[in-house]
Amino acid sequence: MSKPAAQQSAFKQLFTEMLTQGGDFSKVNKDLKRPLKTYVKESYPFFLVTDGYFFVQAYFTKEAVAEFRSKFNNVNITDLHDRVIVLNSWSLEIRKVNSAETFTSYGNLEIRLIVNSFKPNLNERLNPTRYPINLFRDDELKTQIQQFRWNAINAAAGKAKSEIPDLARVQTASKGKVEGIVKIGSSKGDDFAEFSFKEGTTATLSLKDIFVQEKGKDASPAKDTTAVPKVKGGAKGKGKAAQKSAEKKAAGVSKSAEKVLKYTPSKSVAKKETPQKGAAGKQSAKKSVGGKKATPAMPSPGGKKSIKTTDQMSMNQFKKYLDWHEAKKGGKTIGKRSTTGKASTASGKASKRSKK
Amino acid sequence: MSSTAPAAVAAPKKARAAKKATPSKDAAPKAKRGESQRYKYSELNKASLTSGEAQHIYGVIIDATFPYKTNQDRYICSLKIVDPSLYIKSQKGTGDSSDFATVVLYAKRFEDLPIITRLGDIIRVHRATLRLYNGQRQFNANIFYNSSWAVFPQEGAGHGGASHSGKNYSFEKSEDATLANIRKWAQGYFQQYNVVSSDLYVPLAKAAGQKSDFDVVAKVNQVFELDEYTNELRLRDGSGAQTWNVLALKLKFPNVHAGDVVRIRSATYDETSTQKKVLLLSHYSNILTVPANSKLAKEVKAKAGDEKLDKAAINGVNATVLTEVDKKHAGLPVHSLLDLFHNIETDKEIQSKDTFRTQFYVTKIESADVKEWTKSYDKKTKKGASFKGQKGNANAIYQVQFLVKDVSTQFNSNTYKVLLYTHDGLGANFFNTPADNLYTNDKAAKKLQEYSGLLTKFNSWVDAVVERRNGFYFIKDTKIAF
DNA sequence: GGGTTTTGGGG
Repeated sequence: MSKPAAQQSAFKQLFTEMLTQGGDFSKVNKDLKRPLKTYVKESYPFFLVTDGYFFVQAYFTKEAVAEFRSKFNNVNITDLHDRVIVLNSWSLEIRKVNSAETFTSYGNLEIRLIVNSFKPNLNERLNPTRYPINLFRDDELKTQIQQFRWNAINAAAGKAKSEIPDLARVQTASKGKVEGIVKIGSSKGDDFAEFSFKEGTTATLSLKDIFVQEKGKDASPAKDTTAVPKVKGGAKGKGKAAQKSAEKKAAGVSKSAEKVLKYTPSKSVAKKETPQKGAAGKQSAKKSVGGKKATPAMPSPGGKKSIKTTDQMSMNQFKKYLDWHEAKKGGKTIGKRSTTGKASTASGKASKRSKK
Repeated sequence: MSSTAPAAVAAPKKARAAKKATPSKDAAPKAKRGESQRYKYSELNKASLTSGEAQHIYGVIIDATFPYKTNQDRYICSLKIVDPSLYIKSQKGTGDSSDFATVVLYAKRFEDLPIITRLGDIIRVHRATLRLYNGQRQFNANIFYNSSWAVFPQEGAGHGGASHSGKNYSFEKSEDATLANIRKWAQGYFQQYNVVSSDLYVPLAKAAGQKSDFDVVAKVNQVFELDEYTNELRLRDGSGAQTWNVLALKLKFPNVHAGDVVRIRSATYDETSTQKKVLLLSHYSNILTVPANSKLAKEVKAKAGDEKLDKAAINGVNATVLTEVDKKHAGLPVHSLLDLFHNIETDKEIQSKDTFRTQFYVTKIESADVKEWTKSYDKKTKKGASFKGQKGNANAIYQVQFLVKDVSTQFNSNTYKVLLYTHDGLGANFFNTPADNLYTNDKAAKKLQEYSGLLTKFNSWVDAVVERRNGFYFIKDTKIAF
């Protein structure tokens, strides 16, 4: 009758299993925990990675950032948009959040992708995929989260004590009062909170802080998009433990299992040198060197608007500004940290994708 | 809630403080004093392709994107329009198909573009420039500069129901006839032609094979409230047995109703949905209602059919409504549990009513023992007695309590009592079997046991009419649909 | 222009 229908999206499969396993990452199938090769759809003010179908937010631990800084000193995390990164050590955890404020959540639950260790694949280009959409707006994932909530509510309701009003009672006038509100669970507030899963507590760096580290305090759109922390993500023992075990598991993996690629439709298996259509287009538009002077007409983004400060740029303009700025400087593939200012790369020639 | 003139075009959102409103430059062309007609409207197929002059047009809308953002300061709305001079093209072999002109409206703000909700509405554009684009006549209008638009509902007379860009809307006397004529033509056109020929959309049965986005024409069999922001539309077009799901934001598509035939401008097949069939929308996607009395709507409705409720399909994958409400309550407004149990404390409107339509799911049914769902009721003493150990079924009634919850109360820690007490006859047919001694009537007990199981499953929903009596809500005129 | 923003559940 019904076909197995394998899930093509690595994220959806992972997040779904996280839910069906009651929010316990240790119960998620080990085969799914290999390194993830992802495309960075956006790197600021939200760091969004995709698996070719969906985007989710990536949360970096300070260890992840520290390691990245030491190994890729010339690359800014917040400049990683449009690049490929490999998440070598990661885990998932569920957080109670306010979904009215966190768009990467649903039903006041967010499944976070915690990154403990990652690296950029600076010269890798992925083939075009469908336009990535928010996994938390997916019909089936929403349903899965509803089920997760339902399980908890159902359990609590089962334990709730309520009386069936007798037949005489319901025929007695009730001075305008409405009858029938039955509280379930023992939570203090009004919100239902009788969940059995253990909420994640892994501390991660806010992207804004990372941005400021890289660009300096007044670089411009230093927005703090950290999802209005209800409960500050304090580093707790449990979080560390989970983190460590995750690291251990991934430690021995040297063959860089390409989880995402496994799910890439055969026709569009990532080929290392094949430029992405869209990306190629963008590049050429930007690249078009007039061919006269050494540092000739590389049109500054923003065009006629003549932007002088970055203060009121839109994110889009800002991204272009950064790209253009880097290209003009030459060499640096991705923005260099403003603090550590040695723009090596002697050539000074108009940019090319630097080799890693 | 009245069903008078269908709101053809959603009223434009109130201008926000941010960007300056479009300069109102709809002051008519310098009309010579005494000249009665300042705008001359060109027929779509006769408008000049060479003059380069701005032209004014009227057209019947047969397709439109939702106004969408393309960059920091640009929004676009693209539409297809027809008129008596341009509506059909003969094709060898495949027969005739729709012909049309396209209109591309450019604006600085979302609010300056029209939101098209129905096929057949009329659009008027001032100061558009015509050119050939991909062999199509394309009218371009810079609303951010000096072009303007006005949209008139197909239903109705005069220009009273118009929505328009800018602040200097004008409507000349001579336009009464222009508008009336094109409306009349559209009326006949929609009744005699399909308007959107089959080359302009894809049958749902072929959706999975599409490589990129496509359009759909289908019947909305159900509008299910998935959450506070979202409706899940269930679509069928008769091309296959499947029912397709589309998530549609309530705010973006407030006028989609069950039974409607709609045209979806741009959807994609979702390869990642493995449990159910899903189509994805984009920010530029639009859902347009096809006039119910049109040839196309009638044909699609006839083909689509209804999906029958199948017990085996109550598996949690698709939210399923297990009940049906008596047709006499078709017009009864829906109220959430929040209204029924909380807002009623302060809302006079709700206080003044006692009968409501509402949807919920059941977290628990009491009594836990199905055999105790019925009692022998003594009218005099107003007491019910268990049938346990009793013979016969004297004065049997149902006395069942549902502890329920819904979308509006999904986050709180409450559950709400909704009663199925049939002592006064309310809800007597809910379970499709008369109240009886369930200690002796095994068949009925078994049936109720099955209902109990299905009602309390994840994603099982009850659509019911409830009446408030003495502060309690009682189910009535509702029954399980299988 | 048959399209891809952020307002990041109208855009």
